[in-house]
Amino acid sequence: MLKKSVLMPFKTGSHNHDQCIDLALAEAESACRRQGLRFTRLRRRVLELVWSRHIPMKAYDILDELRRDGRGAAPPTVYRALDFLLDAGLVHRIESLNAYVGCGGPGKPHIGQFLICRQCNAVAEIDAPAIAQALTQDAKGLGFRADTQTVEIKGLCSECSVSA
Amino acid sequence: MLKKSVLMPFKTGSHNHDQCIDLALAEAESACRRQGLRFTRLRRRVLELVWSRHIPMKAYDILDELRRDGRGAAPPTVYRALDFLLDAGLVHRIESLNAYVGCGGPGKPHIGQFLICRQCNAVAEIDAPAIAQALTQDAKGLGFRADTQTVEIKGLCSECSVSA
DNA sequence: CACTATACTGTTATAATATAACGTCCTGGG
DNA sequence: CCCAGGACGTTATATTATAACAGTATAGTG
Repeated sequence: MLKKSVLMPFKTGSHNHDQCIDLALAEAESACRRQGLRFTRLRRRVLELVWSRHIPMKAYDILDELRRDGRGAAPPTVYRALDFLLDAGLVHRIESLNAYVGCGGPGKPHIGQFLICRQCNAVAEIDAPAIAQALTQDAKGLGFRADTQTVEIKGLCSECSVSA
Repeated sequence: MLKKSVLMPFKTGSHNHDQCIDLALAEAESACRRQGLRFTRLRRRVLELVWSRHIPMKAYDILDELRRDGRGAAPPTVYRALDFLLDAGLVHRIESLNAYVGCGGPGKPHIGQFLICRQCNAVAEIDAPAIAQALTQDAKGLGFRADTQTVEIKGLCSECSVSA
């Protein structure tokens, strides 16, 4: 079995989160430059909001924040920015929550798997290529040509396991 | 690697679909009897509609059909029936589509994985315990206690692969 | 520098998905 | 029969997402 890597560990405890955000924004900046994409003020701000905590953010929560910024903002404002960030590989959508998280490994192509804590909502992103390949292979056995995978696991993170 | 089983194969071609539905309803009937659950007229009808084709059905499409039946029906009517069927293990929700499919193996406890054709929307359900276990195990390595998994794979089924 | 094509954003309206809250009715167990 | 709980009807509303079109900014070109 190939080793899995952890693209984004749980970060429920205290850590220098400003640093997380700064790093994510800097990586996004350079990823966009490399790909010739326009990392505008709005997109940057939306990404910053997605990264504001290590939990999935809802589109309308982001919208509320934008409005608090004093910016004229309506649903399309945030959905368009999110679509851009998704296409650019800078955020992931959590289908089972209708919410968005920052990508733990922008630039490095990967098929992420997500662990989501029911209690505190914290999310971790792992990259287990062996699992992704096994799924693709099983699908192939049925004549199915897989192109994308959604893998989301719910449960309790270690911190919440203790207190539960 | 453990062998995967196919709980519900693709059925895009012609087959005796009435038989599919009858079987599903009969299995549901007996599963409910075994568990002391009430398989009412409404719940039976909703399950029949979920099974009406081998593609995921949307809640509001089911609602439209119920209304066509002449029944007084509003969103809670269908969502309550779907919640019952989900709890009873008779249908699955496809998170990435906000839609519902009949369960291919009611009674047998399993963690399903879904293959969804982008072209024709057909769905297959497989049960690959090795994959489910590998995910649970990887999660455990991060101190995460997994309880549910959402695994949905999009791509092209064999029929659509040919014509694409 | 002006021009223009294109991408980005603002704005209004509306579609699609889902739940809250409360009342009535039905059904099974005492 | 009675009644307790579950199932269903009904109205209203919350949540999530997109369509359509107008105005603005920006990069590339001449």
